[in-house]
Amino acid sequence: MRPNKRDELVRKALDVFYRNGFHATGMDMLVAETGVSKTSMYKHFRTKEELILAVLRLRDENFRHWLYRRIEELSDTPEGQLLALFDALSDWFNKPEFRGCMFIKASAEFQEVNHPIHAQSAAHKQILQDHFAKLAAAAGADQPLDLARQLLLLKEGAIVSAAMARGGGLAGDPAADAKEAARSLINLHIQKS
Amino acid sequence: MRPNKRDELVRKALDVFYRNGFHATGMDMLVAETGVSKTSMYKHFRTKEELILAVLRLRDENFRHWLYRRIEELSDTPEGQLLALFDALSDWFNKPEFRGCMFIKASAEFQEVNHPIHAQSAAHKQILQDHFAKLAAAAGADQPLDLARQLLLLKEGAIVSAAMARGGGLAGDPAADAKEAARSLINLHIQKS
DNA sequence: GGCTTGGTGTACCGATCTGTAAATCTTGAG
DNA sequence: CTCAAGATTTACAGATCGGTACACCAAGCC
Repeated sequence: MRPNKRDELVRKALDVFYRNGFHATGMDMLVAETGVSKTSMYKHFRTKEELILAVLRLRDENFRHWLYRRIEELSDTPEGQLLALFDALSDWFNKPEFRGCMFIKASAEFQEVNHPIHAQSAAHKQILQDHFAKLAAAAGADQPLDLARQLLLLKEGAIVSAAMARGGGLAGDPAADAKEAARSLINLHIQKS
Repeated sequence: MRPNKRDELVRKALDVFYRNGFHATGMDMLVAETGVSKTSMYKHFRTKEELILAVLRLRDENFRHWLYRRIEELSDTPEGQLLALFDALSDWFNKPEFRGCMFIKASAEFQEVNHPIHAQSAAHKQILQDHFAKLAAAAGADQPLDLARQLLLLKEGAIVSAAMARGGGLAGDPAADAKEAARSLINLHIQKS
């Protein structure tokens, strides 16, 4: 039961859950995909819910760190980074494995507000909001929190639209649309010197 | 097998699916909630998927007609109606039975692009986009389709955020935030005479 | 009455669900 | 080597999954 074994199980389970959904993925499928046996799986995770929570923790880390690094690569000013969020989203949407936001899907499948999976998904969004509020403040926005919330609405909307239009649906490019809207909102909220 | 019986089954199934999710709701639960027997259920709907598609058709009708009527109640100008979209959303979010957007959840649980349920969910969003593009054109927007897409990004984002923050989460009021952003975008896209 | 016809309910199918008991294998200490 | 301790496997339990075979029953026609 060395800890890296557990981490490896979480990594592989993340892929399967992300592709297949949570309720639609049985422990048997996870066991088959990870190569480990069912009893071992249940030694590492007492229940399926515990495994899902571990997967969401890993996803939160991976996604936030990827996003933060990406927007810092794309711009070195707070204002530019706020806008670069939507370029990062565009990169993500164009990856072949893109299947929407894992936290939106998790909270959609576990809707009860008090359910740990729902709560953990909401926490991820809260952390992102705090981060972008800080960026907005550093960029000199008059109402940093309002701007951050508006930009995150655009982000969630773009993710949902991109996931639905996957495979070249009729709609346009959600990341580009969101970036255009974001540019307008940022210009309105940030006084230029 | 009179047709109103089928409609009644669809209505009741809609409630259960909306509260419980699609994969998490078994036919046994639907049979128990509707009072009808399993064989009768399968006489009306050959498979669970067919029932879900019927539910989504009803939801599309109900939701769009409710939304269109509501924004026409709230304003009698195209521009005002575009903004009233977010007041209508606010009404919806504050209903106790609000559980997010059924089509977002359906497409999240049935992710394959070619899956009928996914396709039908995407079609609903497309119809809404067309409707709001017409409103934007009537309001004199310079790029009606771009404005409609941006507003719908805000709408999807607000729905997802409201569903996650249900029960008074930490975040603010998604409908109000979206309305504020929408007002800015509308003003930028519509030249005042 | 007899008899068909079509909707209904009971009881069930094989598959799959989450989770577990007991047997087996691996490994490190002496 | 022996042997204990922990990790892993096989095999399975009880429930539930989507879906169905078949008996039943009421209504209309004769």
